[in-house]
Amino acid sequence: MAIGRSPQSSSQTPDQGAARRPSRARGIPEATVARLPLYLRALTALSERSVPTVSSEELAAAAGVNSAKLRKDFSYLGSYGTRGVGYDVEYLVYQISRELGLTQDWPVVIVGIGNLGHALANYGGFASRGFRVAALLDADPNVVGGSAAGLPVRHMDELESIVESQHVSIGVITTPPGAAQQVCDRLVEAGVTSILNFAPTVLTVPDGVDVRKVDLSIELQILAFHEQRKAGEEPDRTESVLDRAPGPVRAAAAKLRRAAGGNGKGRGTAETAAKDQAEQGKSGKGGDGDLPAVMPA
Amino acid sequence: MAIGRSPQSSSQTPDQGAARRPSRARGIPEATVARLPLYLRALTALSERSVPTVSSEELAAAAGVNSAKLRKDFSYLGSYGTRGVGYDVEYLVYQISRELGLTQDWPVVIVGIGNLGHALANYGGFASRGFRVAALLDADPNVVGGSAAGLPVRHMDELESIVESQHVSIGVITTPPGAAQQVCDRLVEAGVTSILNFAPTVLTVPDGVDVRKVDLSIELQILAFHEQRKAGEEPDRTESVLDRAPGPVRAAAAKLRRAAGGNGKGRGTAETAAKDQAEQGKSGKGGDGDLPAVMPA
DNA sequence: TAGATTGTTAATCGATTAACAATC
DNA sequence: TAGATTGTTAATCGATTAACAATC
Repeated sequence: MAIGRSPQSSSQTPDQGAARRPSRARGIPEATVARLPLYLRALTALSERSVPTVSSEELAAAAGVNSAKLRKDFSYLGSYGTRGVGYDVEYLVYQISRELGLTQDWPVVIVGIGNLGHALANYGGFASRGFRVAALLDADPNVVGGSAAGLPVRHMDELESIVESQHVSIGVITTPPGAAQQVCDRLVEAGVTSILNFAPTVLTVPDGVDVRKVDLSIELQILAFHEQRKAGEEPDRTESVLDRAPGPVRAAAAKLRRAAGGNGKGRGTAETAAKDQAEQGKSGKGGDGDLPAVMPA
Repeated sequence: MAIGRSPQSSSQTPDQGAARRPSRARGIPEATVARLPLYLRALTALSERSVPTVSSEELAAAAGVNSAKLRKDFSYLGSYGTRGVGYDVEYLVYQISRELGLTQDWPVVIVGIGNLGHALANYGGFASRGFRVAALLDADPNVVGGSAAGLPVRHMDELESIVESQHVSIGVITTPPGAAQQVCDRLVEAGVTSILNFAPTVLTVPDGVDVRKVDLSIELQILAFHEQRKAGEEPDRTESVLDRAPGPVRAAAAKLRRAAGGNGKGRGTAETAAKDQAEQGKSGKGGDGDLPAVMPA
């Protein structure tokens, strides 16, 4: 049975869709896995303040989620709480860390050492979570030989030997999009089985390789969508009857529009502070902060 | 009716959970909104190659999603295809751009100009999507006066005047976590209603303000979870009968473990290349690349 | 007309949530 | 014991997907 190639095993980012791989590994839902890091961060903060126990209500508030959801999430891990009392902070930190695989050492290579590669190399949240930067790699001779976060930037030629000798199983791609697939192929060939992709490209990988994607521009676009809704009902609405006309007519209309000037970009609407409290249903995301800075300010 | 404060209006990141705000704005599901940028990117790439039409099957492959899902997603926007033919690329680019609000200009401020702030300022994907960096702000006198991406770094003191005079409604926070809430408060007070948060903190905002969160460390943790599963059934399993013992006993056991050495960190398991093809269900995420590089390599 | 492909339906699946019995 | 809080159930909701009638 040949190793099939499939576009993207997993995914991430914005809301980033929802249910992916069943993650039957002991049956923990993917949505729960994605929240474990949030709980862990909140718990670590409590631990540092020497708080001994915490209730689901308190912890849920700190992590920005609903307490029923938190209890349900924890129930997949086991019965780690005490009725009438709550959860032992240290114990839960340990259990979640173990579940996430953070009680072991994960050497990571970062490929593409531009600003973002630098930012990631300096990101304190890595080391504190069991991740260790095994190497920084770049193809540009002007970058190779330099350093970031105290580590030397090495040439792409060393990729295979580093991955193999250091047993690297996680690779981070921060190259331009044109280089990403090629870098990905080399990482996979060398033995990497998990990839965090910052390049705006869909990566194709063999079965058994996980890809997660972070796309900065997508996040902003999703914000823009909601922002647009706040500022009145689409004030720059350019729609015309043509938009509902039969295909060929519409297509011609679209071409006319484009020929007439870009993609209809207009001023306006950033009438900021549209303070209408859109009664959008809330729902938490995010975690509580104990991690080192993303980067020095 | 006072403006209530609620933790995080929206969210993002890992898989980042799933259904959030109903986004009843014309009834487009949040999961669909999150995929529109992916389709847009794939379509833009086709447009640049002057491809006139595309079928749902082709476009879905390029965007890394299932074609039924894509057609369902498009059905929320309207009937923009032609049966037996497919979709007109230019027309669809226009419609999705309009739906996302990208046919207007969105001035953005970036607060916290470290490596990540620099990376974002240089991120080409912004300008090409209707986003314009109105200002770069930092609190550090050593950073203020410098420049990034050809723009001067200005002092935090100017935040309010810039937001107001330039009608900025979107703010990006790339500060250390300790400063994030304070920066967020000032942005909101000045009139910003959408925030993209890179600091590992849960931000509290009033109703009507959207927050999306990108957490680099969370992505890696989710990868580690799956990576751990690949390398055999939890090889460094430290669990003992104590883990199922009653609360107080377990708590004591946890403390013993911690006292005995960190959080149980162990070597091993990065037995890389665990080439078992875990038969995980696939599901696409990510988009096709036409965006400028995340950063220069 | 015949072939192709959309748009929609309906079934399925997974995630969220309130509520409450179990139990500390 | 009384109060508190977990862990689980069951209902609800939203997202995914295959299948196919509509229609170009």
